[in-house]
Amino acid sequence: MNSQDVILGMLLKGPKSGYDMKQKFQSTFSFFYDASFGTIYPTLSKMEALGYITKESIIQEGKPNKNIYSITPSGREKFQEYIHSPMESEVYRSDFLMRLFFGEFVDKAVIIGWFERKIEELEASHQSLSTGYEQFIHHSSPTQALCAEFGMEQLKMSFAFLKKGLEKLHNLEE
Amino acid sequence: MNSQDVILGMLLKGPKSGYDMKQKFQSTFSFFYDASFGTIYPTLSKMEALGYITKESIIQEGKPNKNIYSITPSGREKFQEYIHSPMESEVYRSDFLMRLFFGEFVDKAVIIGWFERKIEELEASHQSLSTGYEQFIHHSSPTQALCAEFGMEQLKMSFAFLKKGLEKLHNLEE
DNA sequence: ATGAACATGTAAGTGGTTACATGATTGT
DNA sequence: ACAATCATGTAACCACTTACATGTTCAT
Repeated sequence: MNSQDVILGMLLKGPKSGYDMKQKFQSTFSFFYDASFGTIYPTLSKMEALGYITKESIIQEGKPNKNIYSITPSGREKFQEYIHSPMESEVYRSDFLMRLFFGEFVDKAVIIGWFERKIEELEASHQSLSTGYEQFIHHSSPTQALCAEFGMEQLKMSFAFLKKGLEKLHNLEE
Repeated sequence: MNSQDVILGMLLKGPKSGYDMKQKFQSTFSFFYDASFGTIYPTLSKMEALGYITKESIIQEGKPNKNIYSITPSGREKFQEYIHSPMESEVYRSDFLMRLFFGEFVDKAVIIGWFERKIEELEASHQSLSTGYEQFIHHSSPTQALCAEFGMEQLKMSFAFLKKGLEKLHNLEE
């Protein structure tokens, strides 16, 4: 799975611009994928050259032309190739857990600070996710709903862990 | 956080070879970090050149010399610099969730196959993790125990989700 | 006047992966 | 006979990030 595959998948539901895609990456896909403009635009050019997508430029005043991309039959084929290829394993890289692992080499107060900031972070993403969550669940495909449910459960689990962990830390050597 | 920082952290507990480190990466760190030999060995050479670590070659017969690395005061400083720098956000990239998101474009049987394989995968990693889990919890620092507990809870949550999701899929349009 | 949203793109750099090369020893 | 474990290292490649460049409109 790379950005090409994801872009192909997005375009199955209709034409989109690079800017539109970035927004999808930051909202819907945010908790299991991400891509920057520095990836999106060059990938789009490459995919057009390969014939997986076609570009339609929409002239705009005051803004750069908007490039709307559509998937071609060859692109659909490419997507089916991806989706039926062997599944890749998950990648999870956590600076928080790494620091926690090395926690014995820093002051307790520093660790508590990490927990507090993580809790704030999760509270913020919970806020932005729960807004529109119910609607999303009901207006999306069954598998997309499943995806969202996983995200929610992950969030809840992490939250519970952090709260419990913070308490344990406070209770240490008192 | 990059491989350098993690290697520095590992060496705080005592000297290690590149091969030793790879094993740590695959066991202890596996669920929140990983690095291949192609990363480890060049990184080690670079770190030696920078003065963060020192090498001691142990001559062996029939095998290549074993290079045991130790951390220097400059390396300890570098580690403290990392551990007190702003925390990086988590990276989670899931091919499984991405495919699930695009589930409407494949046969239901294919999706069920993905779930079944994921369940098998998690069962295998649960087996290998739970062996020695209790000992690890009791023989490690409080923060390392917390790390392991997080891994376990994540595993349990994922497992429950997959089981429930598989049932939901079977019950679809019957 | 300041920043966010809209909109695309490039260049330099980073941080990795995969595959290959070497080769003895031990277990099945 | 075959695979796994021990043990290190390199070369080619890849995907991606960050920072920069450009420029308007709208809201505060």
